[in-house]
Amino acid sequence: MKSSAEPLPGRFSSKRPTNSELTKPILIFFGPTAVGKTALLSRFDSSRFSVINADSIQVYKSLDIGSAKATKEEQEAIDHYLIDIREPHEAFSVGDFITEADRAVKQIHSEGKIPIISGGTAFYVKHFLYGLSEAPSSDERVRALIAKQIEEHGLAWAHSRLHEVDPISGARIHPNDAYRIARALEVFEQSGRALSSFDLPTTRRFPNPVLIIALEREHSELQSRVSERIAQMGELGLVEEIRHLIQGGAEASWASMAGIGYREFFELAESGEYSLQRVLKRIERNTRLYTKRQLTFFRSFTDAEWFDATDPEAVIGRVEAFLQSVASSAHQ
RNA sequence: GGAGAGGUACCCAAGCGGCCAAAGGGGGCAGACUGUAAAUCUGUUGGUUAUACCUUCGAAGGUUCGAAUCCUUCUCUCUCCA
Repeated sequence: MKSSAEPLPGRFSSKRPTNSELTKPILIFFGPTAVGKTALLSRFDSSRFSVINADSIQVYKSLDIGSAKATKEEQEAIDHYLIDIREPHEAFSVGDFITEADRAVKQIHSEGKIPIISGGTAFYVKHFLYGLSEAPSSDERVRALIAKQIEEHGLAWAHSRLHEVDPISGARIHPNDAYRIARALEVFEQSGRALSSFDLPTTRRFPNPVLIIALEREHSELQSRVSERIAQMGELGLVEEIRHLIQGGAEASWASMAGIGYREFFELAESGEYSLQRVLKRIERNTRLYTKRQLTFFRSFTDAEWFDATDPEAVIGRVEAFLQSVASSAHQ
């Protein structure tokens, strides 16, 4: 667990940008599940580019099939960072992502290559770009305490308490949103300050030129690709994978086990309705709903450029043009 | 062939004379997103010239001031017995 005293990750933007930072571009590829990111990445030359995974589940070891991780071969074709960097029982947060991604970006740039941050976790991408507020990071102990209080007194009580200590968050956070109510109370508990008193940064944390490519695909086509992918998971041995994880002590409460493709096993086992067919069906549904949320979140990224995933040439062309302009403006 | 249960909006399902364009859930669509985000949460969901009107609860007819709700016939589905 990180303590709140630790310096904030990636706060190196207050200095004036150096010329070298301005010539070190960062690419971001965002796309919903199954849009075709992996296929697109295979078109990029490993001598010039490396990939940084921006997917909250693929950071975990042993979660390969359910998270639709790039295969061994795909990972060998081009360097991948931030894959398999945590054990399944460990926590991983946006803050961790920023720290790790910063390190990877630095490493890739030092090799004279260009980092491609690629993934579907919009929350990570957003905070990689803009950074986090200075609110304290989560503390397991405090979180458990708040959870216990909510269990005892009810959610309505928690929300009205939030209203007292932080009226702005109280108004902003819906009374049913247990997750956010808990976090806001947790911040108050730890810092004595309202969550809403911590400003969210609105400018980029770094001066490097960034190209944000958002990938989409015709709706029905994306849906059928999702179906296909889930069916494949069954064939590839998703059941074996989850069995190993459970034998290794995996519990539903682990962050990694909240991932689609894993949580469904726990849910259905608990309700006594388990069958592989049911699990796969539910995974498929949850994935579909997830792609919807991903797209919605990413639509709020006003500086993203949208491309159809069926046209990799267009993306490649745009990337080359972007790199060209970075290189030429550096010479001025 | 006999007995019974039932057909409700995209799906499941409640309603069983007026407060019903019809609960609830799912899905669809739209949205939010301040350190677990593949998480969590919200709105909306018959049509329109929209505080009103039109069409809708298997079909047709009937009773009633008034029907998804009662009656008759038809039709389809399911279960059990032959």
